[in-house]
Amino acid sequence: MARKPGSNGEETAALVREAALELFAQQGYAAASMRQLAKLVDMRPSALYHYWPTKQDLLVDLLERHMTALLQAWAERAVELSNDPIERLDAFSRFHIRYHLARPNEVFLSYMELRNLEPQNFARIEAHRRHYESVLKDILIEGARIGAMQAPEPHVSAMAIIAMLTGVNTWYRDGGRLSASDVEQLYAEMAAAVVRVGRQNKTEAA
Amino acid sequence: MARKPGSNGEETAALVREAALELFAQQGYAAASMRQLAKLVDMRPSALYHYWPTKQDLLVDLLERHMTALLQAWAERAVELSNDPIERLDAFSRFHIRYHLARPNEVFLSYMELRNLEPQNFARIEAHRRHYESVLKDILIEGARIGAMQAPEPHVSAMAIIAMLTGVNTWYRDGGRLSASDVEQLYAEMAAAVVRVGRQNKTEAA
Amino acid sequence: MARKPGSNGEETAALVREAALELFAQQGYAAASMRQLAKLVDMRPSALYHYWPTKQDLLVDLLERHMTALLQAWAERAVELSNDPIERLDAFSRFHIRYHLARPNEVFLSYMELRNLEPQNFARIEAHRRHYESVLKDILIEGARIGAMQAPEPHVSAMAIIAMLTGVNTWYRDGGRLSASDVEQLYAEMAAAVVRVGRQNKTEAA
Amino acid sequence: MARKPGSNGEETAALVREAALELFAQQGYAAASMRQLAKLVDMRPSALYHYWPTKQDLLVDLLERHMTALLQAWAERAVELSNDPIERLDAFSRFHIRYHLARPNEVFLSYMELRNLEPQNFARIEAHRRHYESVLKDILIEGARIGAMQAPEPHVSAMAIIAMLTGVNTWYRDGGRLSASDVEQLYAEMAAAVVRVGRQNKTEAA
DNA sequence: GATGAATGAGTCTTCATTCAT
DNA sequence: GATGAATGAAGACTCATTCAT
Repeated sequence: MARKPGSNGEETAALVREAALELFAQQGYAAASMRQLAKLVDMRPSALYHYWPTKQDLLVDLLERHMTALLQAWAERAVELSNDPIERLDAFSRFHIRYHLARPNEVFLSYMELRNLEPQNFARIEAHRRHYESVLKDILIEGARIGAMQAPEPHVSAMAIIAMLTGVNTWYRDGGRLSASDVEQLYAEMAAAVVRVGRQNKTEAA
Repeated sequence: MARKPGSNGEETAALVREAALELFAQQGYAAASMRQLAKLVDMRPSALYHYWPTKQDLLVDLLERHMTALLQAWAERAVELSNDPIERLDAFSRFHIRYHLARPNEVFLSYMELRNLEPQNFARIEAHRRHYESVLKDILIEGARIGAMQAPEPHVSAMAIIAMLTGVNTWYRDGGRLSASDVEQLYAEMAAAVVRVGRQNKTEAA
Repeated sequence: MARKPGSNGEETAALVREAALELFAQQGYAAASMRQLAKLVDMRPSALYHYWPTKQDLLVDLLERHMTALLQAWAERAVELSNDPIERLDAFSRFHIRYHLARPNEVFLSYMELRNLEPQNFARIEAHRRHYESVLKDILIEGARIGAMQAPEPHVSAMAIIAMLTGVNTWYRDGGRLSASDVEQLYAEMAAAVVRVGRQNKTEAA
Repeated sequence: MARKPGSNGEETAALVREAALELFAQQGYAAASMRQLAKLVDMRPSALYHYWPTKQDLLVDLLERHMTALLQAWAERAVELSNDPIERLDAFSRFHIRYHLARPNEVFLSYMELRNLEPQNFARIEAHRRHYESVLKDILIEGARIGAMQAPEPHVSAMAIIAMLTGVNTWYRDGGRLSASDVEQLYAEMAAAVVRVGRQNKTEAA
């Protein structure tokens, strides 16, 4: 009982978050238990409740942080880009692949555990996701507007491209024949192809 | 106690399967309980165990049936087709979209609940899935061989296209602005575009 | 697991109710646990939930049964009585003392655990209690009307008499110097005295 | 960490006691938690342990203070009284009603939470209670001795009168039709009636 | 085929309490 | 005096499952 010497709240919370990401991604939020999680970080289950009042709050914390960081990371990347939608699409695809390959657990959770959120929590996370989708959609709209892309239904194209890109995590494993940057290149080309952007641009933008 | 008047094994099982698909899709396999399921079909939980020895067996039954039916349905469609990979890709895309839009629960389960399968069960379902993926992959390989498609990494392209097509279920809802066949058309075009097939073929194949 | 040979639902429930009365009366509803209760009746805690969906439902069951039985018992006694309020008051006092002394646990719960009831459950039990109080109040009103009793505030007198009578359970123990029927006699006289009924009637009515 | 500016031990303790009385009276000692209590006084739970080593000690503190104050208050009132048992009974009844109506929480706890006391603590509080009961009992014995009261079993009469008087708290609420002093008058008359003291004395003593 | 009674392991969560800071 | 971090035991309740009937 009582405080562990040298213990510090924020460090402990970060450790737990990391472990929870892994655990929830592997077993699913519903199937994972607070006991298992506590064991992973060598705490007692009750100690977890110092940091998050409920299991759901922990999940929300993970998802909220992921979505915020994702949007923030894109915002930082976006400022470096011109207004050319072809360049932006290429950058978006590569960014998405890279970000996803680096954070498979976060991504997995974000796509799989939405149904386990209570309505108000769902709404918050969903809003972030729509925001992210609109980034791509706006690129496609602009691309179509200036005649550089074919996207008769930009929303559909955006959803299709995002699904395609996100799918990389279902099969890619480090150490295989293809490197992460090979994969990035391939997906960036396919994404461009979906909206009928010719291939020459890819290599420059890489 | 004793048999319900008018009850029939296979009919009851089919009813339960339908309810289980819905329930597992909505709440997730881990979060759904046999009690909830029993209540949905107005039975007592213990009665379910006459049909499936465990909850997991029920899940496996659902997934196995879905995958078998999917492969069977494709097999039936495929015999009508020529060997032209462009025609086959178009047919595959349309088939996939149609099949998915008609069976959102089955599809959802097939992609979401694999991690909840015990290893041997996982292996069986996974084998079906790879078989299905290889259908598309073989089309792309042939398309590339005869120079009609660009798929430097056919496996990657196949995974990308399947992810893209399957993604339709995350956003499509009946009664929206786009009809199911509009969507089918759009996705078939995008799938072709991924491997740089020009657009003329689409309309004929529709 | 599974059914115990020869087990029967209603018998088991009755056993549990008995044990719960004892346990809740001794420790208080809030302080008593379902584990303790299960141990008392040699069941596993989960089995209790076959009979009552929650701990609160068990409490309500106990209180509801007690109040219903109390009112029923009085109704049966009342039919034997004349309309004379003096006779009725005497009968009521004796009935109350006897009933309370015979069921100390039920009575204790009924007076102590009302605050632990959720509002709707409280309302139901409270209605019974008011009904019972009104029995006495009506006697006093009639007694005052015909000039046989002094009860300027019949409600207050009724509450006072009931509190007085019910208090017997706080000190009476079997086997002491006074028998239950001594106590009944004493309390009946005191109750009569509260509304200034002279003593002569007591002995006859005993 | 460290002391809050302007904080003062005894003041804080008094605040906590007040909140604990309210909380324990409303929810019951067993059902109330140190966390709830801490929140009520805007402290952290651990801070409470500076004042009372355990939750039980806090309860004992409350009960002990109440009983001591009650006995002390009666002692102060008693010195003003003659030896006339009729006057003393009237004064006792009025004192009891007044004291109870003014401190419903304390009174409630004193009657309800005795069972939650550990044996030695129970013994201490119980001793006070018996002392208080003996005050009334002694009055009745004296009254019977000089022929001014009828109390064949003074202990029983004392218990009955105390139960009757204490019951006022179960129904009386400020702001109703009857004022506190109406109620005091009514109860003083009923208490006298229990031991067959005639009515004339009441008004003088008011 | 189906049910009601039961189990044992487990769920999330709260509890009173402790002690380094 | 007070806090934040932690504990271990226990809380009510649910789970998949079993088996006598």
